[in-house]
Amino acid sequence: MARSNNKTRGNASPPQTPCKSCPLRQNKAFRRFSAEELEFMQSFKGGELVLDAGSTILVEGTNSPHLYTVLSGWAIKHKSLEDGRRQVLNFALPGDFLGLQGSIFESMHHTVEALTGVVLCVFPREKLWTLYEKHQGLAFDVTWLAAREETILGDYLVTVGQRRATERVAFVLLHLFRRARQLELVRANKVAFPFTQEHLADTIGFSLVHTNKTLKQLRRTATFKWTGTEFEVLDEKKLAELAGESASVPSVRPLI
Amino acid sequence: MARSNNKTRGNASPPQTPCKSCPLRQNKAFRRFSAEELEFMQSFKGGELVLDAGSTILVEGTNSPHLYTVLSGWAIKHKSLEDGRRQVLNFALPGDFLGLQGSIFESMHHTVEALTGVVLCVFPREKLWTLYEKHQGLAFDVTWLAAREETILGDYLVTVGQRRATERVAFVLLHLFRRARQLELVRANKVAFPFTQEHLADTIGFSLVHTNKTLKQLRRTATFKWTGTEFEVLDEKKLAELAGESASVPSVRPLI
DNA sequence: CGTTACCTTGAATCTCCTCAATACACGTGG
DNA sequence: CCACGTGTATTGAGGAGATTCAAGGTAACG
Repeated sequence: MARSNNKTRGNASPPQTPCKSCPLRQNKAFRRFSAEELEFMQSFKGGELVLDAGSTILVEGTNSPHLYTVLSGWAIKHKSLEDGRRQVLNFALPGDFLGLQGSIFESMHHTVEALTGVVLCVFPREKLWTLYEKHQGLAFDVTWLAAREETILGDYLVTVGQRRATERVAFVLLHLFRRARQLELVRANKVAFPFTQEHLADTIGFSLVHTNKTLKQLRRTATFKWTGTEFEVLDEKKLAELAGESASVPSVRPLI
Repeated sequence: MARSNNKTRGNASPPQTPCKSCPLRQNKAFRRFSAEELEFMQSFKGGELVLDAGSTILVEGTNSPHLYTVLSGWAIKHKSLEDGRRQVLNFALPGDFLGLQGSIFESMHHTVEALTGVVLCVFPREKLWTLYEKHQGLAFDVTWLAAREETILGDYLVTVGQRRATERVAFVLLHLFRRARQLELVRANKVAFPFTQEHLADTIGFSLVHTNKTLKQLRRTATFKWTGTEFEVLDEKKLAELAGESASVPSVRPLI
C-alpha cells in the first residue's frame, strides 16, 4: 500500500545540457535526429529540473504547464483509490516522456514520483502545438511514445489479470531489467533497482506479504539475485520462461 | 477463457458513407472538423468493410496495411497467453480507432474481434504520414486517441490490480454504459450489451464462475438489470459508488 | 543507540479457482 | 414437429491461493 510522501524539492536552472550533446543520444537505442530537429528541441527545451528521490513530479487530477523527459534517474507512475490502495502503472526511465495526458486532456490521470534523484528536461506545453505544426517527424514521435505506453500498459494488464504469482514477479523484473539494459544501465548483468518490494507488490496487484513469499519461492530457481538495491540476472532464458512470455522492448525509439 | 473463432468473412465496397454526412459526426461528442479536414478524411478513406459478429479484425503479431475506424457495432481488443488464458484490454465502440500499433511498430500487440456485425471505415496506413504532414490538427487527434487508450488501460489496470470483485464488475459495466450513452446508444437507460459473462470475466481477471457469482451478489443492490443482451441502469449514482470511482469519459473527442 | 524503512516469516482467515452438474435458449437436421 | 448439439448462465463443493494480522530481524542514519 501507499505511503504519503509529498515533498517536492528541486533546483531549476542547473548547468544545462545542450540537446546536441545530450548524453542519452549517444545511445544507439534512440533514433538519430536531424540538425533541424535538434535545433528545434533545443528551442523547445525550457530548462532542466533536478529533483530528489521521493519528489512528486506530476499529480493525478492536476495540470502542469510542463512536459518532461527523464534525462537520468527512475520514476514511477501510479494511480490511487481513496482508501489508499495504489496501482503502479509503469516505471519511467531515462528517455521516457512524462505529462502528455495533461497537455491533451484537462488533467493528468496518474501521479508520477521520483524513485531516485532525477534530472528532467522541461518543455513548455504551449509549444507542443508548434512541434506538430513545424516538425511532423517529432509529432509522429510523440504519437509513437503514446503508443508504446499503451503497449506496456497492455502487457501489464495481461500480467495482472492472467498470470500467476511467480509469472508476475518474473515478468516485471525481467521487463525492467531489459529496459535498463537497453539504456546501458546494466554492467555484468547487474543493475541498481531503486524500488522496494512494496513497489513491486503495487505493480503486480498483490499484497506485500505475498509478493515477498513469491520472491522467496522464485529465488530457488537461481535465475536472479535481488539483494538491497542490486538486481542481477543469472539465467535470462530461464527467467523469461518463468515470466511466461516477455514484453517487447523496441530496439529503436525516439527521444523527445 | 478464450474460444477460437477464426472466421473472417466480410464484404468490401458496400454502399459508401461520405465523411461529410457521416452519421457519427451528427453526435455532439465528436469535435467538428473543418471543410479541409473533412475533404482530407474523404480522400484518406479507402472504403468500408462490413464484417459479421465473431470476425477477427486485427491479429496480434501480424501487421495490417489498414487502419480502421468503427462506424457501427462493437468489438473487443484482447491479448492471449499460449495456454489460452485471455485478457480483454478494452472494448471498441463506434468512433474508436483500430490498428495504430501496427502502423507505428512492426506489428499489432493485441487482437481485435467483432462482437456484433460491424462496419469499419478503412484507411491505408501509408497515407498516415500524409495526415501528419498536411493536417496537424488531425495528427494531434491521432495522438489524442492514443492517449485516451492509455487512460482507459490505466483505469482497467487499477481495476484489475486493486479493486475487489463487486467493484470490478460495477466499474466495467458502468464504464461501458457511459461510453454507450455518449454515443447515443442508450434509450430509457437501456442498451444492448453484445458480450457474455465470459468476456466480462476476461476483462476483470476473474474466472467465469466467480464473475457469475459476483454478478448474482451485485444484482441484489438493484442498481442494474442485465438479462440476455439488454443492460439497464436503475440507480446510476449507487452503481458508481459500488464501482469505487468512475472512469472519465471525455465529453468531446476527435473522429478520425 | 534509538528510530525508521524495509524485509521476512508464521498462523488464521477469506477470496477465488477448479471441477462438476444442471438449466435454458436457440438453431439445425431428421 | 422433435431430437440433438452448442453456447451461455447458474449453482454447489472442495481446495488452492492470497490476505490480514502479528511479530521479529536487519541495515542505514542521525
